[in-house]
Amino acid sequence: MITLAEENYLKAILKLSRNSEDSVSTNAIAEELDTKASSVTDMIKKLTDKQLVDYVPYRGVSLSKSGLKKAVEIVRKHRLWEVFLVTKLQFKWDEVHDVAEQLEHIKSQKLVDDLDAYLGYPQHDPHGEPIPNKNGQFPKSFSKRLSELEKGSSGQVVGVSQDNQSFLQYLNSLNITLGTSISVIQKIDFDDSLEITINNKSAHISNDVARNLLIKQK
Amino acid sequence: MITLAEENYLKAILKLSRNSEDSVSTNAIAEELDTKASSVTDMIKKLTDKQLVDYVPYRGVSLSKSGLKKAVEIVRKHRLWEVFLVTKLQFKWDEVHDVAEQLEHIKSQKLVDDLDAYLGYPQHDPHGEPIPNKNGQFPKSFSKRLSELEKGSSGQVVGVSQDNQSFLQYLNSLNITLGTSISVIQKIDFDDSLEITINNKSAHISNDVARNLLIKQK
DNA sequence: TTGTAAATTTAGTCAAATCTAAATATTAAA
DNA sequence: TTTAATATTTAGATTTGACTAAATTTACAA
Repeated sequence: MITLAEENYLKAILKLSRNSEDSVSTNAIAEELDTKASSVTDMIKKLTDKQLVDYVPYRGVSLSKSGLKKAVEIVRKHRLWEVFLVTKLQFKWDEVHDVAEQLEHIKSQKLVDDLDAYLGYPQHDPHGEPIPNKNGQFPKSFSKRLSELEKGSSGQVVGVSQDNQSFLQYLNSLNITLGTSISVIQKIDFDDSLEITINNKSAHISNDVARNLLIKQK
Repeated sequence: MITLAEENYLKAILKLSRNSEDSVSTNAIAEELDTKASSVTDMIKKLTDKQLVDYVPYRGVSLSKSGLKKAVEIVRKHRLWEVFLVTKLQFKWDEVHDVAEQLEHIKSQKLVDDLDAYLGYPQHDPHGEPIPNKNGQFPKSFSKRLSELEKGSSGQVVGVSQDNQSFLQYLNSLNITLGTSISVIQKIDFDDSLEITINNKSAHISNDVARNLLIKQK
C-alpha cells in the first residue's frame, strides 16, 4: 500500500519532470515539498524499494513506469475534484487547491470513475490544466501562453500554468477569469510587458503574468 | 491540529457512548478500533492532554465538550458523504462505507457546508442514520426497531442500526431496502423471530435482524 | 588539474502511533 | 474477606517520516 507521503513525492517528481524532462534533483524535490534534502533522500530510497522510481545516488531520480501511473492517477483525482468543487459546489477557482490536495488521496477506483462520469468527463480543470483520462492519457493541448501571442492577436483565457493564491487573486482583481477575452495591443521590448485589453478595457501586465496565462486563439 | 488517528478514536468513543451512556472502557475502544488496549491507553493520554476527553485511569473515558463537538462533526461529514455517494454517484448503500470512512477526514468547513446545501440539507443518511446539522444537533428520531412493533402493525424501513456488509447484503437478498413496507404477521415467543410481509410477500426473520431494522409507522 | 563551493548522502535523533510483555488495579466468586 | 480472573496501565521496542550535523561526492572556476 502506498502512503500519503509517498503519493506526495510521486506527484512532486512528476510535476518537476514535466518542466525538465530528465531526472529530478534531490534539492528540487525538497524545494517543491518544502522539506529538507536529507528527508528526500530517505524517501527516495523507500520509493526505490517499491520500484516506483529509478534512482542513481548523486545523479537524481525519475519515475518508473508504475510510479508514473500512480502519479498521473493522483493528478487525475486532484483535477477532477477541482472540477467538482467549482462546478457543483460553486467554489472559486482560487479556493479549490487546499481541499483538492486532500481529496486527491482518497482511494477508490469506483469513486474516481463515477465522479468522472458525473462531471461529464471534463478534459480540463478550472485552471485550464488537462485532466488525464482513465487510461492515464492527457487530452491534446490547444493553448498558447499569452506572452507568445503576436501584437494585434487575441483569444480567450483557458487556463493558467501557475496556481498560487496570490496570482489567482491578482487575476481576479484584473477581472481575468476563464473565458475572458484578451487582445494584445502592444508588446514592450524593454521588459516584455504587454498592453492588452480585457473584455475591451485596457490594462498593462508584466511578462511574468503573461507567461502564465494560457490562451486559445479563435 | 487533530490527527487522523485521534479523529478515529473520538468517533469510536462517541459510537460506544451512544449505547452505554456513561464512560467507555479501554477494552471496548480497543475492540471497536481493532487495536490493543495498551495502544488505546496511550492515545487516551494524548486526547486528555488536548482536553478532548475526560479520563480517570482504570475507570474509563468520556468525551469532553470539545471532543463531542469534534466527534459529531466527523459523523456529520461521514453521513453527508454517504448521501453524496448514493444520491449523486449511484453507489449502493452497502458500497459507501469504506469511502465515507476516508472522506470524513477531509478538513474544510466550507466544503462540508456547501456539500450539505448541495445535497438539500438531508436529515438522514442512506442507512437511515440521522445527520447532525451545522450546529451539531441531531434531527428528532421518529423510528422504532422492527422488533418493537406489535403483531399486526406495519410501517416503512427508514434505516438500519448496524451497517456491516453482510447484514446489508442479507437485506438486499430479502428485497429489503429503504422505503420497503413491512407488516408483522406473527411474533414467535420461542426465539423472538418474526413472520413478516415484505411488500406483501411473506418471510421469516430472526430477532437479530428485526432489532437492527428501523421502521417508521404510518 | 586542482581546490572549493554546492549538492547530496549518511549517521544519529525525534515524535506519532503502534505493538508485546510485564506490572498493577479492579471485580467478583468462594 | 480473600483470591483468582479480568481489565488496565506501564515499560520498552518498532516503523514511518521528518530533522540536524557531519561526511562525501560532484561541478566548476582559477
